[in-house]
Amino acid sequence: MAIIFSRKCELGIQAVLYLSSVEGRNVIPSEEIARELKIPKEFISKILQELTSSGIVSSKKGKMGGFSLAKNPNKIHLLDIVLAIDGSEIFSKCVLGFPNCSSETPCPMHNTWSQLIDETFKMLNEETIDQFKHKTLRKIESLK
Amino acid sequence: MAIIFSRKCELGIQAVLYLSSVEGRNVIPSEEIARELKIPKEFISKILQELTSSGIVSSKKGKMGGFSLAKNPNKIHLLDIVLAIDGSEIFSKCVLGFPNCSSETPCPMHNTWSQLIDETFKMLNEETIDQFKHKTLRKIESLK
DNA sequence: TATAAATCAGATATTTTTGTCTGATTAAAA
DNA sequence: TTTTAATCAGACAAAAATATCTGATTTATA
Ligand code: SF4
Ligand code: SF4
Repeated sequence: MAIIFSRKCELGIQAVLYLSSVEGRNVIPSEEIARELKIPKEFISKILQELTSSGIVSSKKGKMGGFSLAKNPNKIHLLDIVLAIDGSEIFSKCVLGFPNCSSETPCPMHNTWSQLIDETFKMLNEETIDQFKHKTLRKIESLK
Repeated sequence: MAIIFSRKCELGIQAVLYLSSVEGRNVIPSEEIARELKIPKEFISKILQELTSSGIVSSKKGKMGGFSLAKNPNKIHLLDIVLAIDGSEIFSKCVLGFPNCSSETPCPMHNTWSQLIDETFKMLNEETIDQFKHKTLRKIESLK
């Protein structure tokens, strides 16, 4: 179903982008995130809990509680979210699923694929979520 | 678990590569493919059945039966196998899982991602499996 | 023609991923 | 201090993907 990120990771990125796109507010309740992104509240809470424990998001309990970014958006890379949720496997595993990969016996697709995944890595590692604010807002607007 | 292709697709590609790498033999029983690739016989049969019905592989029933390529290996593109098993979704879906994609409201990752997936498509569409023979043989050797 | 060795089809089982529920805890505000 | 609105933690449920099994069918060959 999902292309390259797990569904949890897709939604985690969406939620973090949402958090980065709302300005001048302390914390955002998961209910609002769920409503805006059109996904179940319970699921996005679960995912944001994971991101909280890995230090990307911070949470405030109790009434008037909710989630917010744990750091400045220009310090949060897309890669951080991917690693926190899906781990680093996609960057090292064989695209054809062969076991015991070694570069001495590269499988047929190795060269092209490793180049592509390297570029993906670079992009995720360079882009910070503050660069996305404007586009995120338009995207969320279009969901309505 | 799998990166971008489903496990079935990974194994389908492996099996087709194996078929292309054995020379001068009519048909290969699934038992041999399973043994060489170290995967369950029943699973690879199932997958090869799918590839048979989509015309990439052909099968011969009965004693001395087995599977073989349905066409000349220089006519079989990696893309054929991917489309037959996983379909074309990966080439069109949003990498962040947003619904109702439209290029008027591209999501933040769109530009970079669409470039990468285009390159992947091109590669899968250009490379034919006969180009892989030598490397495939070495890879299979290394599994032993 | 009988036997053996293979695919084929479809049902079933297992595992993983995705999603939901429940109850405890926390904290703001009445 | 009580009520209310939120996260949190972990169990649970459902769905999808992956894998296995069983029996029917097919075909080569003795
Ligand atoms: S060399 Fe081949 S088997 Fe190893 S990681 Fe690369 S693509 Fe996979
Ligand atoms: S524009 Fe955004 S939402 Fe649409 S396909 Fe591209 S990445 Fe996905």
